[in-house]
Amino acid sequence: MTSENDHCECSVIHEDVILNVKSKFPHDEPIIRVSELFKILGDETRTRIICALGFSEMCVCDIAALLKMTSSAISHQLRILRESQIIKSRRVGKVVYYSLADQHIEKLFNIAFEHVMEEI
Amino acid sequence: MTSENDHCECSVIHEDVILNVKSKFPHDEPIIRVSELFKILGDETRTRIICALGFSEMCVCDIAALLKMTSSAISHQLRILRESQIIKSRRVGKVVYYSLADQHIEKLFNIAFEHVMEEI
DNA sequence: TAAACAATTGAATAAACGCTCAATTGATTC
DNA sequence: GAATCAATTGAGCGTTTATTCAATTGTTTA
Repeated sequence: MTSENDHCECSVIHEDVILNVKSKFPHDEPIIRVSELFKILGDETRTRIICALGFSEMCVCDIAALLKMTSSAISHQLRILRESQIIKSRRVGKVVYYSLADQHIEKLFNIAFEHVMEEI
Repeated sequence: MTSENDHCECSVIHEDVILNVKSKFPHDEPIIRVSELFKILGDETRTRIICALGFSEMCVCDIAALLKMTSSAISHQLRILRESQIIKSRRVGKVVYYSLADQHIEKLFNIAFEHVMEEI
């Protein structure tokens, strides 16, 4: 029993394929970061927030009114997006304005929208 | 009380901004599909599977051995990816080979990897 | 300095999710 | 046709997570 099938009850069928893919495979860190990025984008409320901020800088109340949700719920999601550096904020008096941190996310969204539009 | 703040305890601060964004905002269906797509990509195991299939067509046992997981766990994830039409399968005897369904997902992944690499 | 209000935070709850385990299906081969 | 093996499936379990609710912070203004 080799280390390859410690966790797999099957006999390895194509060892050459496995070795080939293993030699090209990314390290854990980028894999984990990419899946975490997608996980953060993979929520309806956060998707809507990012969409909205793609059109205009907005404060918490505006987003809450637009999405017909409480500002508490929105604020919780904004924190997650801010900590992932997907959005940034600036405070003017009592009001905090949010906007997209950079263009990468918009590019990602555009391709994702193209993809799902083809299916419709 | 207007329909806009039924669910928001704040008074609307920038009605012009809300109306502007609302006029450009996507319908529910594409939003839901995009967030579902990202949700599916946002899991470490599924990210690894997609990565692997980007390099080579592989059977369930091969993927299980590569990722050091049970073929049951892999099969469950493959079903989710197959139902989302992210991957496709072909059977040869007892063995089922999986591969990426199209290039969209790879493009999405490349941009995502670029994005996370900049942060490192 | 007290009231008002936008925003944030923490705890609690209910729903969603990934893996395990056991059983089953589908296909080959002896 | 019985045994074997890759793959699939369903139930169960523990974990994660999005929202709600109540309390608090930070800033303005009366």
